[in-house]
Amino acid sequence: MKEGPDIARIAALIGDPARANMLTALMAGRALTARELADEAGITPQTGSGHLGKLRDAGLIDVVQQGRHRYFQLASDNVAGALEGLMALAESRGPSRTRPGPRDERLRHARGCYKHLAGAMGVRIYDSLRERGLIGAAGKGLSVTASGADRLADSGIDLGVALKGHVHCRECLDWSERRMHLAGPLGTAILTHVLDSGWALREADSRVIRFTRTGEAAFLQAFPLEGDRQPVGRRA
Amino acid sequence: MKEGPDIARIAALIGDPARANMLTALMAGRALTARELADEAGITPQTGSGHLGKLRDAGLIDVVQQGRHRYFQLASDNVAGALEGLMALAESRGPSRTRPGPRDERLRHARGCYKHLAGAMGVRIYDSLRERGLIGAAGKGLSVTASGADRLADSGIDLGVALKGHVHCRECLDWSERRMHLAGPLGTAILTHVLDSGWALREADSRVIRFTRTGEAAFLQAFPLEGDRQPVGRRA
DNA sequence: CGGATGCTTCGGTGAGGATCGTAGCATTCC
DNA sequence: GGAATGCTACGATCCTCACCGAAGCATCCG
Repeated sequence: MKEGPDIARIAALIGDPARANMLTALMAGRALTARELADEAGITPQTGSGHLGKLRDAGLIDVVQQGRHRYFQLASDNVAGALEGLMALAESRGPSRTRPGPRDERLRHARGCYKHLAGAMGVRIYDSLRERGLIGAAGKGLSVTASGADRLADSGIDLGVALKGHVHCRECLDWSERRMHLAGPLGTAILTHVLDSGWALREADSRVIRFTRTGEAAFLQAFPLEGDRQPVGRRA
Repeated sequence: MKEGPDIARIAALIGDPARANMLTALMAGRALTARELADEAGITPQTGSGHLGKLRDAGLIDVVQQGRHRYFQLASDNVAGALEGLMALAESRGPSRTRPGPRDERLRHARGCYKHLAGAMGVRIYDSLRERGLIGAAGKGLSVTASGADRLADSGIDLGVALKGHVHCRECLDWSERRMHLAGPLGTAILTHVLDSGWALREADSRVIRFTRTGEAAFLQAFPLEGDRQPVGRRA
């Protein structure tokens, strides 16, 4: 009867409110210290330390010691994926405690999800690349196609690391869009490019990623969609 | 600090081993009685009833009263999606308690995920439809394209219900393939077609969906991929 | 070298919840 | 109608685990 992986252990770990708040905070993609995470969860550092230890033992988060600080971050895309899946479910059940406000709108538009981009803009990347055939199914997993590698490199995206492994891209369910967005090495590379180009920047203490006016225009042009009314980019 | 939906409540619900086993059993797509689910979880019917009540209150499962039996099933694709996300994570952490055996191999090949098909064959559907442009991004969500509706109808797939809503398809992270497979009304319609055509049948007490020899051939031809070596179907 | 900061370990307390036995209600079978 | 089956409600027990205070180690600063 016991088929499939041990889901209960992981879910129980995420099921504690304090730990859930910590993990949610880490979804922004930045590494945070033990104290910051404890504050985020509304508990004392002692209690927080215990929680972080359990999360680390389970392999959900990674630790980087730096001087007297210890920085924590999510361990992988899989963790982010599972959290987004739970968010999608929780969002659909009951209107939740937080009614949608202006802050919420911005979260839905663009936010960090571990190391890649999520929200409407994140989904757009995935759709655009897929629609234009720059990424496609290749054996087990999604990969950048030959023409895709050229086009992306032309756009100034550093594919060096992204093309190392066998699987260049992962998919990750987006809780606000209920659609897929791009994760994996390529997703990381693109978010890096977006930030480095000054198209957008991370907001402090939030998952919100704020696009500048010109940055958003450049982004929309770099990742065009068939459905775009105004012909910003040529179609594939 | 409290941004995003209440993830902890849901995760805590899934976090109990008994409830996790119940939900895992329901992932096969069939509706089960209270007793069957209690047996699956290894607890008494009384305890099981309590668990089922909580899952129902939270909106994770639906109940259908039929005579003196009460049949339970997953409430929506969102639930299946969240569970698969957790499975993908649990699978990647630690080799899990169950080492991959022959049964496991068959699970990875084709299995039920709520009302749609998962595993290698499930992913293939998604990739094939996407590659051939039969489904595509349309506003918020994935929709069947005009040509897609024709081609699918020609294949004998009943699109009646699937085309009712605004969003015809959903995506769902596949824990074994680490890729996306097709969920939503279209996913349901396709699995129905696969079973009705006799291409495959559900195994008892398992999520495994077993393809017949001829059924699998027909399936592969109905959902061709660019990467197919032997030209089973014409390419789009 | 003190003193301060960041984090962890240990012990004790308390609450939430999983479990089952008993009992009660609805449905089906004989 | 009476007995058996399927499920749920209630009450008591027990145990896990989150929580914090106190103490112990590391690191950085002056």
